[in-house]
Amino acid sequence: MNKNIDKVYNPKNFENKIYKKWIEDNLFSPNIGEGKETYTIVMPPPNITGQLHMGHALDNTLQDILIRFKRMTGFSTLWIPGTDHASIATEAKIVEDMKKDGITKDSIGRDAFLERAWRWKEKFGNKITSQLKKLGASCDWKREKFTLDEGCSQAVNKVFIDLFNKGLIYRGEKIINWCTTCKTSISDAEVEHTENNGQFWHIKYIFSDKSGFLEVATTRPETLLGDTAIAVHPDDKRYSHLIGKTVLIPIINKQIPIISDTYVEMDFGTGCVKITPAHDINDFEVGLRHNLPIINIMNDDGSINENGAPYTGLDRYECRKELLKHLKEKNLILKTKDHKNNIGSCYRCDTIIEPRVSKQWFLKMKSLAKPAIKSIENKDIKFVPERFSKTYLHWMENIRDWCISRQLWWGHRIPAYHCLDCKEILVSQNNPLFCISCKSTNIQQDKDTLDTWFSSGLWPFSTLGWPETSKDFKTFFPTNTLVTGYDIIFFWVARMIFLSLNQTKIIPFNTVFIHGMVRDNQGRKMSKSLGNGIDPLDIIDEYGADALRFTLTNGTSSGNDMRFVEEKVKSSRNFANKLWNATRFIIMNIDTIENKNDLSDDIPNFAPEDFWILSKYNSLVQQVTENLENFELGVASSNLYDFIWDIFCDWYIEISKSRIQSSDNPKSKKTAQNILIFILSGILKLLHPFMPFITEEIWSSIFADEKSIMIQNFPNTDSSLAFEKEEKEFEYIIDTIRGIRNIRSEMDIKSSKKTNIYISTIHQEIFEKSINLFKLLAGGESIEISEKFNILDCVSVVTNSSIVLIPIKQLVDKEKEKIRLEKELDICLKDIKFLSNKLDNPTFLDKAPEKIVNLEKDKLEKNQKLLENIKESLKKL
RNA sequence: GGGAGCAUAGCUCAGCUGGGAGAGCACCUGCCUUACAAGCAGGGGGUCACAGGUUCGAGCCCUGUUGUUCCCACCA
Repeated sequence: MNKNIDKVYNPKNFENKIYKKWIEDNLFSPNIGEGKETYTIVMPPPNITGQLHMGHALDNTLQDILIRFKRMTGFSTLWIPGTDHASIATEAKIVEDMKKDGITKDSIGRDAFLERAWRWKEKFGNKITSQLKKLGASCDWKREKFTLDEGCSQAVNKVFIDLFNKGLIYRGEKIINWCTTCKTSISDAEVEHTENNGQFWHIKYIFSDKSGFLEVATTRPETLLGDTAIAVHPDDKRYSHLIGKTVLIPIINKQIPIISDTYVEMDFGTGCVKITPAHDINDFEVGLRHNLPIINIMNDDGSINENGAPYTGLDRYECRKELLKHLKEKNLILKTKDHKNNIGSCYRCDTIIEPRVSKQWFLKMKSLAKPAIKSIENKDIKFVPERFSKTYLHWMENIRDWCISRQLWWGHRIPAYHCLDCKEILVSQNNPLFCISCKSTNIQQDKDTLDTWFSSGLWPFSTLGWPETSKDFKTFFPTNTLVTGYDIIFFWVARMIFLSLNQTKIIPFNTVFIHGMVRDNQGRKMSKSLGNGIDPLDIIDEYGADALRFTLTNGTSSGNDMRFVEEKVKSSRNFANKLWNATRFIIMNIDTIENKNDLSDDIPNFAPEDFWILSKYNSLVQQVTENLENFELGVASSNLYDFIWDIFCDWYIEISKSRIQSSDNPKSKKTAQNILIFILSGILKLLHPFMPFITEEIWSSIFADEKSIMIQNFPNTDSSLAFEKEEKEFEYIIDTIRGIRNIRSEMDIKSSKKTNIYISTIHQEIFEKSINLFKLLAGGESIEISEKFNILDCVSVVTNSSIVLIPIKQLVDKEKEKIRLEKELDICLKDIKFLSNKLDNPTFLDKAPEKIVNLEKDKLEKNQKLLENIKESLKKL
C-alpha cells in the first residue's frame, strides 16, 4: 500500500486478484503436519442446474468463516467442494430445453438423452462453483467432486449392493407418491403438503339388489373408477347389517362388496368410505387386509387408462369434471360440501401428487433408524441450535421405508439385472453374463435410477475416496461440521447419518450447524415466480464480497430466518471503508512499519490510553475466539464491529493523533505507532474469517514481507495485556470527556470555541495523566485539575468521578441550569434509593453472589459520590 | 391432530450460564475538524405481546393466554 492509496474502499480493485493469488499459492489445500489435528467440512453440493442464490451465499459464507478460523488456529483444514447431479431437477430442465427443439425423451432414447445431459453438465455444471469463488470460498478445488463421478458412483453401487445383500433393499409393488409431470415416483420427504379448499361430494352407491343405497363421501370422485369395496366400521350400528352385501359403482355399475374395517371413523363424513387400493395409501392397506383387487386407473401422465373406461384418455381432473356431470345428470350426488384438506404436491414442480401403486425399490428403515436415533440421543452428533435434534428425532422415529427408485434417466442406474426368462433379480457391480438361476443370457439392467439423495447421503465419505481405503478417508473422516439449512434436515442430514453409520460404522460429522432461510425485505421467500430474488453476484458487484458476507453473518443467530435488507449491505460496506481508512491514517502517520508481536519494550512509555486499548483488545480476542468456537458467528462479528469502530477508530486513533503528529516526545510517539500497528494487525487477523479480501489486501500491503494473512496465527489472549485497573481508570477520562461534549452540545457551545475547563476530582493523579485529552477531544483551552474549585458563572458537568466546570458567563442561565441539575439530582436520588433498598435486604446479601453484591455496592458508592457532586454544583449557583 | 420458532426502539434484528435493556437504519441538533460525509460529536425514542408463578432479583426459567410463522401427520 503506497501513501497515495485510494481514499475510498473499492473492493473491485482487488477481490479477484486476491482470490487468484490464494489459488496460485495453493492455500486452500490442507496443510498436513506432524500431529496436526484435522478439521473437515464437506460442502452441501449445489445442484448443477442452479444459480448461486442468497441461500448458497449464506451457507458457504458460514462454512468459509469456520474453515478460515480453524486454519488460522493451527488445524489441518479441508473443505471439500462439489456439485450434485440433482437427478429430478436437472432432468426436468433438460426435458424443458428439449421441448424447444421439438424433441422428447422417448423420441431420442436413453443414450442420446444422457449424452445431452452430460453436455448440459459440461456447459452449466461449473457455473455455481465459479460463483462461489467470487464469494471467497476457500475450499480445496483440487478435491472437487461430482455425485456422478466415477468414485462417487462406485460408492453408490457398493452401498446399494451391500444393503441389498443385507436384505435392507427390496423391490415391491406398493403405493408410492407419483408425480405426473416428472413421471416418476418420489419419496415421502419430497412431497409438500398444503392446505386446500376442496369439496366433499356425497355420492349414492346403490345396492346391487336395488333395495336402497349408501351415501359415500369423497374428495376425489374420479377414483371411484378404481373402487373395489365400500368400508364401514364394524361397530357402526347403522351399517352392520349391510356388511357382506354388494353395491354398484355409479356410472360403471361394477359390483363391489361392503366390508368392515376399523380404519373407518364412524363420526367422520357418512361413515362409509370408498376403497380405492391403487390410489390411496390407507385404502391400499385396507385392500391388503381384505385381499381386495388393486385396479390402477391411471397412466403415468395422470390420464385415465383403459381400466377407467369410459373415461379413458381424459386427464384426471377432466375426468373428475365429466364424471361429476354424469353423476349429477343421474341424480347420484346427494350433496356437495366445502371441505378443507391437505393435498400433496411435488417439491420440484408443484404438481399434485397422485398416490399410485407401482413396482419400486425400497430401503427398509427400521433397523437403519435405530443407530441414527441413538447417535443424536447420546450426543455423538450435536445440532446447533439444539432444538433441531427434536425435529430430527421425531422424523426418524416415525420413518417409513424409503422409496429409492426413480423412473428417470439422469442419475445412478440401479445395479440390478433382470433375467427376462425366469424373472430372477441379480444385483451386482457389473453386468452379469448369465442368470445364476436359469443360466439364461437374456438379461436386462433395471431401467430405474436412484433417488438423488441416495448418492448425496454418501457424500461425507464418498468424497474422501471411500470405499477405497484412501489416505484422505483415513485422515479426514469423520468430518467435523456440517453446515446447512433446516429445510434439508430430512432430505439429506438424516440420510447421511444412517447411511454413514451403516456403511462406515462411524458418524459422518460431529456437529450439524443449522441456519435459516434468507428472505426478502418483506419476509417472503425469495423465489423465481415472485421475482423477488436478489442475486448475490449483483450485490458483490456493487458492494464487494466482504460486505455481503458480513451482512449475512453480523448480528444474526443460528437456525433463524433473516431478511435481506440492502441497507444492511451498505452499512457493512461502510464498515469495510472505515477499516480501510483507519489503515490509511495509520500508514500515513507511521515512518516504518514492522509487524511486532511483542510490546514489552514500550511498556515504560505507555500512556493511560495504551493500557486501556490493549486491555480492551485482549478481551476482544477472547470474545471472538469463544464465540466462534460456540458457533455464535453473529455475536463474534458484532464484537469486531464494535471494537473496530467505536473503540479503536473513534477513541484510540483520535487520541493517538496528538502523539503521532507532534515530535515533542519521540518515545511516546513511537509507542503509539507500535500500538496502532499491533492492534491493526490483530484486528485484521480476527476479522479475516469474516472479511477475507479486505483483510488480505491491507495485510499484504502493510506487511509486504509476510505470508498471506490466511496462514497467520489467529491471535491468542495474553494475560500480560490484561490491565484491569488501568482500563477502569481510563474509563473515568472517557466518561468525563463524554460529559463535557454533551454539555457543550446542550449549551450550544460551538466545537470550534475553546474554553477553559476546571475539573474537580478525587482522582487527580489519573486525570493529570490525560490532561491533554481534554484539550484534544473536549475543546479545552486550558485544563486545571484540583480537588475543588470555586468559580462562579459556570456550566457544570457532573460525573461519578468528577465535576467539570466550564466558565462561560454569557451562556449561563442560572435558572435553567438549576432546573437541569435538580433533574439530575432526582434521578440520582432514585438510583440511590433503589440500590440501598437492595443492599439493605438481608436475603439479597445472603443469597446473591459476592461478586454481584460488590458490584451493587460499587454502584451505590458511585451514586453517592455523584450526589455530593451535584449538590456541590447546586450550591455554587 | 401433534411439534417448534417468533413477539424487544418508527423499521430490521442482537441480547452469552437470570444481576437496572443494545446495534444498524430512520429521526432531531451541530460540524465539510488533513484517515473516513460511505464521516464526526451530541440527542430523543422501549410496561422487552398479555396474565400468573419460581427467585433476594426475570427480556432470559416455569405455567397459561393471544397473535404470527414454520415443520410433521393416512381422517376418506
